[in-house]
Amino acid sequence: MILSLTEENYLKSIFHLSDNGQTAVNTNHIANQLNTRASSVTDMLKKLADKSLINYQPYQGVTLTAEGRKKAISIVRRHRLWEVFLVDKLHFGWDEVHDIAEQLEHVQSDALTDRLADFLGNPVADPHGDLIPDKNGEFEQTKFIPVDQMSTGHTGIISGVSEHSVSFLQYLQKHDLVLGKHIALLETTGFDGSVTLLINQSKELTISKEAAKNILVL
Amino acid sequence: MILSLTEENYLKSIFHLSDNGQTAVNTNHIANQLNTRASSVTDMLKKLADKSLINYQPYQGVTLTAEGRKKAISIVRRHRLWEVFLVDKLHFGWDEVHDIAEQLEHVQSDALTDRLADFLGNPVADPHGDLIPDKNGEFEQTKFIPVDQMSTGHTGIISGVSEHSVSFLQYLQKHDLVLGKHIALLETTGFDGSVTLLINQSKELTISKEAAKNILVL
DNA sequence: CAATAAATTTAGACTTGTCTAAAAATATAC
DNA sequence: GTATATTTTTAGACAAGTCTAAATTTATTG
Ligand SMILES: [Mn+2]
Ligand SMILES: [Mn+2]
Ligand SMILES: [Mn+2]
Ligand SMILES: [Mn+2]
Repeated sequence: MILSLTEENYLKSIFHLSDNGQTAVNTNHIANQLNTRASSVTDMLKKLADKSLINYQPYQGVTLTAEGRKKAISIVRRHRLWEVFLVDKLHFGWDEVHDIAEQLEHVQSDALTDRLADFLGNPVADPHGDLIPDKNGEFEQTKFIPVDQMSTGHTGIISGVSEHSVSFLQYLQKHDLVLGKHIALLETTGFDGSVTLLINQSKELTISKEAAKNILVL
Repeated sequence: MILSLTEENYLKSIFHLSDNGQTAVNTNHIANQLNTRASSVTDMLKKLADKSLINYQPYQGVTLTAEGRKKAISIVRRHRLWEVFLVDKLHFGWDEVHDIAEQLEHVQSDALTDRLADFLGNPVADPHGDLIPDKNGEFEQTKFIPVDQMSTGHTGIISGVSEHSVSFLQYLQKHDLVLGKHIALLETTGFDGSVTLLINQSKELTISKEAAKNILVL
């Protein structure tokens, strides 16, 4: 079944808001994420339910069906593959690629997606450390730890971010907190939760708890 | 001004049907090309005229304005660059790329287009020999000759096709009549206009006048 | 558990792009 | 040059997706 661009965006939104399809998602959350109104969401939920892509009981929120989840994952796969392309091949910055990938993700061609993945070397993560599902929709199993949950003295490799705003990405870039960097947690301030890091065994930097929470290490 | 996917397709259609924007285009021609109805076309022509993208006088056909032509050319540029990407980088066949490029051409980002062009080495022609306008909308000046207009004994390099159907492209592929091949015209049959070619100084092949008309040499 | 608050759905309208059928304009033919 | 055929436009309707405002359901709270 072929989906409209709008239907694809709703499915992707539900997928992300439900933490990969586990929990039920509210109408208002979807409206908020898609910058639309609750009434518009209700209308679309009915359509998606008619197509058996979501489980929808009025007033009870929605979950994805197996079919809906499959569709959502394939959109996520396309989005992240294109982000890799934009950064690795076209040399865009990691803060510049999301909006373009939002458009590219809607190009519907399995042959294109698969060849693109091959061309990029079948990457398992995008430029922000987000995992790229494989052709069968499977994510590699990993356990990222947010920096604010690291213990003093422990070390890790920056492997992802859980906040994707342009301003946050530019902030990280400026302080050299990019994917692949080695960090050691020197100290956590009890007062405000800010943490002091040693980056690549050389540079010290103190960041807020808020920032630490959104940097993921392995 | 940002255009909808549909508006982009109408502009592109008018551009192609008017031989790059020179002559006036009829309502019915557009309807035919876009697989829609004349009445739908009339509606859209009014909208495009309101936006100063076309010159439209009821019953008199349309031409592109300078602005409309600029938009159309930028869509053509994106289409052909993506076709190069699909063939050169993702190894699709020249008969497989058009439909995917029809989708990719609508991704709107000048930065993307320019970086893609750089990545591909700023090609001047797509996999079918169609010229790719540069960033400023200029086409390289060339004078293709259709094979049916070559004189006996003359030679040329296959540089383009003027018919893009999948079946014709596959026919050419099968007989090794692809871009870059050297051909010599051995003989033209007066009877039906079919021509006998020598391909790459080695293989002889007779093709119909219809086929010859759609193969372009330099 | 009754009263209020919050979330969700319904009702009705609007935009974009499309269609069929009918009317109007233009082109062609005798 | 009038009749006929073709092309184009108008009129009215429809589907997708959205919105505001009102009604309804669920949640909270004293
Ligand atoms: Mn993204
Ligand atoms: Mn990403
Ligand atoms: Mn093409
Ligand atoms: Mn082409």
